[in-house]
Amino acid sequence: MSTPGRGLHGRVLDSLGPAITAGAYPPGSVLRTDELAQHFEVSRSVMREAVRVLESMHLVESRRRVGVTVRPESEWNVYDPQVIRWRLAGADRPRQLRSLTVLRSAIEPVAAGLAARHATAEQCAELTECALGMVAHSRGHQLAGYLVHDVAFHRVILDASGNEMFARLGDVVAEVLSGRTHHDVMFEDPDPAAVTLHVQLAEAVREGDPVRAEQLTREITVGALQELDILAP
Amino acid sequence: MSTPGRGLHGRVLDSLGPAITAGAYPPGSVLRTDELAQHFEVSRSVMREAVRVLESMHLVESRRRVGVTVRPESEWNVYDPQVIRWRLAGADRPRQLRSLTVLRSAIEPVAAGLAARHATAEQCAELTECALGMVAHSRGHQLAGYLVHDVAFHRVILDASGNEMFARLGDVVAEVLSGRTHHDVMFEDPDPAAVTLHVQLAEAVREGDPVRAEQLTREITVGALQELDILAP
DNA sequence: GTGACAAATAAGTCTGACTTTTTCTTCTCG
DNA sequence: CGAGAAGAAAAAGTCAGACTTATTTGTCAC
Repeated sequence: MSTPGRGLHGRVLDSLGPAITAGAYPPGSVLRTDELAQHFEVSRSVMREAVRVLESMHLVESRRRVGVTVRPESEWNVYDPQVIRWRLAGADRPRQLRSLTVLRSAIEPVAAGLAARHATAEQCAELTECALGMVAHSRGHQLAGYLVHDVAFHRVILDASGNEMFARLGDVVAEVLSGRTHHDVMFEDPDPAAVTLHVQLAEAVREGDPVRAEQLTREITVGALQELDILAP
Repeated sequence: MSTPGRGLHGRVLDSLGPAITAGAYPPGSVLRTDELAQHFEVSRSVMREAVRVLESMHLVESRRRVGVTVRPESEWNVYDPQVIRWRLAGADRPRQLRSLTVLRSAIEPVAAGLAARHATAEQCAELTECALGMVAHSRGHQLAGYLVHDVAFHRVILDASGNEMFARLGDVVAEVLSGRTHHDVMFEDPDPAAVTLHVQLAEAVREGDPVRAEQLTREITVGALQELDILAP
């Protein structure tokens, strides 16, 4: 799914990135490039490349005579897929999953509305196929197969919205859905109501009914929020 | 606002990044690190660091024996603030502004609803102050002053939502709002109706009325969409 | 205390040599 | 003539060392 350890600098990142995002170095901590290079047993050039990447993610800031200082969490590029992965792999994974699910609940209904307007015939067909796949795997502990179709379904919706910002959230949604299946909630078969909603959503998009598509997606995302106990009292 | 040219590699990025995002090198184009280094008159080490950053943004991919190949637009990290700036500075700025405004229209209503639940007293005060500032600068060609308060207003809403993914979109919103003021639409005083909506929204948040806050924000964002002729027929 | 000057420090830069991976070419053998 | 193996070539990757530069800190005179 991701791209682990492309080259030496990549391996350094795979180690240092998660450490920083996990809070191993509190904000304001100062690292020295040379020490890091020694610690990871790589040359300074490799270490510098890694630091540059962390810097471009706003995880650290490199200043002369000072060193490489860790930035506060509030400045991180939390939309960077790599940062998202690192954080999801860390200790406060549940908090990440909540943030991202709230994000989904804002984006997906609007995306579905747009999809109902702009989806091509081919995309409608894919959508129906995914929904059927979900139905087919909705009973009898076929969670893996269900997940595949669920992820594909939401990807198609986001793509069909015609908005590239929405489309690029496909990976995030995939991460959230698969995270939910593998680690957290969902030990048994998926909620039949959710399955039905997906089938109906495919219908609404196919029929070009934006209002219904948006409403159905809201119901789907409300379900996702409830699973994580994110709820209005 | 941004961080221009931090070091030599930064200056290379400021030149190469916009070129790539502007489509100067079509997807699949192959660049050579050495040639780039020569062209920009920097050492290979500096050039390599720049390439690493572009790689982390998924703008290019570096492979042995092949070179640095430009990735298709669909793979770029379009949420990276730097990439957003580069693209907004380019030729298809209008298209970017539309994408981002649609994104706003999805995010901000939900954020406002959450803000109505979670805003602190201090945030409520800030919000009211911003709204008053908008009113004060709403007539007599005081667009600059209006913009400052408008941006601050939306930042507070996003922050007060308590969701970090929303909060981190503050810069994007600022970019969109200031772009609209400086370059595109808005040559005269802002729409009085929009000003009123902001005042009412501050009220709704202060009174802890999520439904009204969300609805008012939808009306605000509908206005923003209409300005850019993004409309459902 | 304030301002200027000097020293220390760590990032930044450059260069050159070497390694490794991947691709292309070519040669051989069935 | 085609397939597969051996070899060559190309470009990124890695490393080590010397040097530069900006920034901070400390010191000294005023």
